[in-house]
Amino acid sequence: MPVTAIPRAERIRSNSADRRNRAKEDTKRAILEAATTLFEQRGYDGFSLRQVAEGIGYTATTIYLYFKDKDELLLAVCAEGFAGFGAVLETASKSTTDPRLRIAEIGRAYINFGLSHPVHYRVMFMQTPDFVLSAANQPQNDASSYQIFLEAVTAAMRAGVIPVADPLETTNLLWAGVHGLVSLSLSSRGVVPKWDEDSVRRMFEVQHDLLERGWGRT
Amino acid sequence: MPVTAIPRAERIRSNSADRRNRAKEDTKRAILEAATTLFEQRGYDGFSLRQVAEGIGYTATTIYLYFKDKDELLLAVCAEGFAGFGAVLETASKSTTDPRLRIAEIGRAYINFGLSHPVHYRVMFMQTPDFVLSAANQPQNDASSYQIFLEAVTAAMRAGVIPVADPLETTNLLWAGVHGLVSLSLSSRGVVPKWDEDSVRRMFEVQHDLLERGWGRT
DNA sequence: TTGACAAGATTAACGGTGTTAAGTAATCTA
DNA sequence: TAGATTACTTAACACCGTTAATCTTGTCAA
Repeated sequence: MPVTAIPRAERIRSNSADRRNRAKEDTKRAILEAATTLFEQRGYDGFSLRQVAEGIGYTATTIYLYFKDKDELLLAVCAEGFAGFGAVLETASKSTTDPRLRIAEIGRAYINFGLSHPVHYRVMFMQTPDFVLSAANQPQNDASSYQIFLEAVTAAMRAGVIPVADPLETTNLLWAGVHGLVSLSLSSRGVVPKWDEDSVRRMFEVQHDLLERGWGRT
Repeated sequence: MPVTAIPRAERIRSNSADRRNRAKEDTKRAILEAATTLFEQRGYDGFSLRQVAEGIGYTATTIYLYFKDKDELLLAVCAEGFAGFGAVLETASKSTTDPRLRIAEIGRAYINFGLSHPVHYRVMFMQTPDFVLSAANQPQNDASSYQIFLEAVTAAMRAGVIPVADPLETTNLLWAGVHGLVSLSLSSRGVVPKWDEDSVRRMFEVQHDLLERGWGRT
């Protein structure tokens, strides 16, 4: 009885199991990509399971083998877009060690992301409450981006460049500032004047400058 | 031939025409009220023509005799809510002659309206771009509330209490400030800390104070 | 090699949506 | 009283998300 006797059968079985798992992940991947494409093109409303499925030659019901329901699929799509969001904010946060400058950089990064990913941004922060909630409850998603904001604020407080106050409320205030600009721009662009990208960026600089002046100059 | 000869037939016809017109406006009114009720209770998503119709003993298709489509009905519902919005802002605007104080009062009124009419606010400023657009194109609706904002800003500039700049951009900036607070509160209340009503009001005061300090003290 | 089994995908169906077209019944006009 | 107009309904279409039952196919043990 050779030493390879036992592994033989096991290896075969394990290989085939692997192959099947890989195949399964592949189609899941395919669904996710088709969903992302459709979502980015047609937006939240024109996004249907039947169309996602048709885009990759499946039936709508097949999706239920890989995702619990429509929301979970949409959430997976957003999670991808959100990974990018967190990364962008973190990069901005690490781009400088100056606490004051860091806040400005995070704000600029936030604005940039929102303006260049309007569809994702809409669903994340504007559509239904459930999505912010679900996203926040998933690790490494929005929670982390809020965390980046929060850490920058507390660091700035420690450094004495912004007044000491409730860090959560100060973070929310900053968040509201950039979110107001981005979301109104997405809603009003083209129908209310001065909501184009350039204006928004300009307004952010003004807003940030006002805040810094309000906090007190060096 | 009495002098009333001619009016006789005309009066009957005119009366019956009047009655019909009145009846027609009544049912339109009824539809609108049923729609408003349903909309406020079930929100944007749980709002269907069939349910609106059933609520007043009609068929869904009847609604099409009074409104072009679902959007137009929803817009009419919002227009009602918006009349209140404009009125509230105008009252706030007229509550003082001090340009500086006026801006603060308008901001507070804005926050109050948003927090106490979450469903309307959502559709107006957060849901689909088309609604802000359509609403803005209707007279006496949102256009006027933006106008109130704008006039307060220009007045403040003339009075020298805020720096002279592009009035539209300055208005947008103020708008973004309050909208950021309101919309994030509506989206995040209960899932992210410090977004309850009291916190929002407190944050607005801080925000406004920061802006005033940034603009420069008297 | 064959037969059982399990997994992936499909078809059929349910109840819901907005919307259009055709039909009905009552009311007004002549 | 005959005809037109008006208010409304019924029937239908094309979607939607979702579930249950069915088919197909590849894998595994005997």
